[in-house]
Amino acid sequence: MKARAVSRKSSAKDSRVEVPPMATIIGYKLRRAQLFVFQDFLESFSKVKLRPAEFSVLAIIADRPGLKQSEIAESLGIKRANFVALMDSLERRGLAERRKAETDRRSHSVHLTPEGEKFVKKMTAIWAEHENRLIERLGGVAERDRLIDLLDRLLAPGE
Amino acid sequence: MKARAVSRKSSAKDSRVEVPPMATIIGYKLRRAQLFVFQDFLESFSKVKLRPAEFSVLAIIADRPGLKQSEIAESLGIKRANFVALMDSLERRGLAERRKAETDRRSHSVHLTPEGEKFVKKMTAIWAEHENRLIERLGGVAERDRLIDLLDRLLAPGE
DNA sequence: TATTGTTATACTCTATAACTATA
DNA sequence: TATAGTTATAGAGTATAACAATA
Repeated sequence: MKARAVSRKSSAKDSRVEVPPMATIIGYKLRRAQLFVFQDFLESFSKVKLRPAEFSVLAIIADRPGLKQSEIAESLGIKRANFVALMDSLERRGLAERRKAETDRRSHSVHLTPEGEKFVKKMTAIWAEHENRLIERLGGVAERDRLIDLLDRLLAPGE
Repeated sequence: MKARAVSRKSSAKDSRVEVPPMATIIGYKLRRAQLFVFQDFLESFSKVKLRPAEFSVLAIIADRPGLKQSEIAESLGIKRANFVALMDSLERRGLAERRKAETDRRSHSVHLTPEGEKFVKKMTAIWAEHENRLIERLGGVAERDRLIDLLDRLLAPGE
């Protein structure tokens, strides 16, 4: 693709320096949208005191119990050093637990506690309300799918 | 709209707790995409040592010279207290300057220096390369426009 | 020798309260 | 009394280096 995707037409109105309008800058709009969505998430989950990172960890554990700490951290793009405090917090709240892996006793496999399973059900219900609110703003599930598809194009080839 | 946008069909494969797949969660995908884009931005601008927030401030000043500090901060979603260090840095580098406003001497109107104008031209060229790289990933300008439109729907009604 | 989890640490971003100078 | 800019500070989030236990 050789065509100039970003044009620099002059408005010919004054002597100002030509700059891209913030409203059309991908990174800027992405950041603003992400902050908005996280804000809605935080308000939705304030009653159960759950942050986005904690939500994602619980969701992974629920879906694939037994994964090692470092596997969960890497799949979420979290440094394993920073994962420790996150995991400590979930364990202190009695939602998840570390178990020494039998095959490789250096590593910890991570599981939900029974209380954690109950919590995940409640959490999933709260999330559904939050997500449906976003889907409504987008104009429906089809638009949500289009958005996810476009974001995946940015992220591809690697997750 | 009353239809359930987020379904909870069971996979009927095992006894795991039902959770949303991370790959389809709007907030999660938004965050990953934003981090990726900022990463590309930081690499593109590493040679001129410019961060996304600094870029956005310079772009605003270039487009609308004379705005007050607090007006710029608010339009970018930055707290005015946090804007001070940002502005200090641009001023120390000789790219922008504060001028005591004549009408209201509490406020500072912000302008580019001559060197700042030269810098903005260079910065805009680097940005265009970066942005074109993203547009190519998305599949063209039309896809970029669709993405911006969807992100605006999330952000609407307020910016 | 390499890897997993861990600690310690530093740097950026963000949020709040309180000060100053002007209005 | 209220507002613009400022300072100080505290909390997240994130990045790196180094250590102990285990492989």
